[in-house]
Amino acid sequence: MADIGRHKLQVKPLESTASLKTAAYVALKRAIAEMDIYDQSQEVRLDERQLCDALGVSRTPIREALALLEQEGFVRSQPRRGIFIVRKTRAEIIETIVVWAALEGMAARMAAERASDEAIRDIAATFDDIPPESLNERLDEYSDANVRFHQAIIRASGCTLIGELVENIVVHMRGVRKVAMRHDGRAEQSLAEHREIIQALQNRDGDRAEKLVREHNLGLARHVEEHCDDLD
Amino acid sequence: MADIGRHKLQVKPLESTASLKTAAYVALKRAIAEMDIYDQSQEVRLDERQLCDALGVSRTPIREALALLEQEGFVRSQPRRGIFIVRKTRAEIIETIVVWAALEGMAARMAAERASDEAIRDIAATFDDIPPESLNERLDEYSDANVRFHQAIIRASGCTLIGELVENIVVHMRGVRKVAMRHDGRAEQSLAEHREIIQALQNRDGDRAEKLVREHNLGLARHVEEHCDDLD
DNA sequence: ATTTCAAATACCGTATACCAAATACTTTTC
DNA sequence: GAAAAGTATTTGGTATACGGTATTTGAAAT
Repeated sequence: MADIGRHKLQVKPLESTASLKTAAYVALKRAIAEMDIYDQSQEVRLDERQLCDALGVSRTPIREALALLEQEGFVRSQPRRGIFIVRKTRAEIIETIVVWAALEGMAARMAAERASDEAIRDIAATFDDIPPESLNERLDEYSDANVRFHQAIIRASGCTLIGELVENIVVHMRGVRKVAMRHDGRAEQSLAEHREIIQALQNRDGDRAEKLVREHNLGLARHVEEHCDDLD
Repeated sequence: MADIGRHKLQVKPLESTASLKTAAYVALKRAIAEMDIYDQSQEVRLDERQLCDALGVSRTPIREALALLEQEGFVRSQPRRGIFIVRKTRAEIIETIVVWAALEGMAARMAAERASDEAIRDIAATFDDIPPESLNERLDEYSDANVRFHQAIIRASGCTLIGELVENIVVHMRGVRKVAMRHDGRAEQSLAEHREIIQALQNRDGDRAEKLVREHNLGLARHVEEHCDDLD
């Protein structure tokens, strides 16, 4: 049946249309992640019916997607007021970073104790392309390497659950990090700390790797606490 | 209008009718939490319409509640098969405990470093009612104290986000802990470890408190890994 | 008796209609 | 003219209807 005469059956790529719900979910999440919320002056309000028109679907899948996003903390629905993109308060941001530090610290410990030498090498290689002297001219590039570095540690830990949890946190913190990295000297200090972390991982020193990663992230929390009075 | 003649306006208790969605959500979550999933031999299937009849609402709020529960990992929806209560595999349980250890360890560190003496006293007082000699006769009572102890640490940390995250984990782990605690000697060892944790908190030794709490929870993970081959 | 195919049924995803509540605007009265 | 009340519009919550697909069951043929 799959082969009649010379004609091969061309299997269509299937389009992988998971469902309108998930399609709406990823579309909205992308939109929220890409918009720098903390640059906006006032709260962003989402209109259900407007989104329906924009995405060409009915309210049901939109509402399901919004419910998911609300539980993940990206939007907040006020009964008869509307649905708003949440801007975390400074206190909430700090708590989020604390959780992040705890999870990534644990991941670093596990990576030091259990990851393959190969995985450790991958982590160390993340910054090979970035010469330290041209750091401040290539902040975007460094920022990407930064993200890859942290992802590599979590991957090396072998704990996929930590990966899932941190993924959402990173999306939340995107805007915050971007602001923080521009402040003076943070990029250099960040790079130096990364070097230490790599050292600890190569030495298979779980205690030290955990401590360094934790302090590295808590440093961001402290930075936000001191320098970001404008938030909220 | 609120006071006509002798008649005072009787303000109704308001019924706290949040919404059918959330009502269905808490009802289902309660039901899931109370049923010991790991004792059941086969998977538990949920029927949407049946739930509609049982709760007396339409499919919409039920579906919204189920969507939330699915994202929290309590149920899993298979396209045309039905909705099943998830039984985590052993690997998933261990990953969950690892995350738990990371979060609660961080909470212990923060409690040691920043909590009031009052809060520390509250933590220490959790086990005052439990005489160590009658431990095994009063396992249920001890189990409750156990939960309060861990909650108290997190409360003392002042990080509400950790509290929210751990809350869900605890619900997931309810059944697992119940099984583990019955194994020989775990209750005694657990109590001894709690004493050490209290010591560290009173000494304001964040490093040690974190380490002890982490190891305490990872001990449960190791226990599950070794002794619970029956789970999946 | 077993296997295969078709029809029917069950169920999920989606759309839509309806309702209640809240806000905004207009009208009326003082 | 201002304030209050009522009405209208907006919007989210809930119910329900519809369509498509998968699963199951029954019948027929080998």
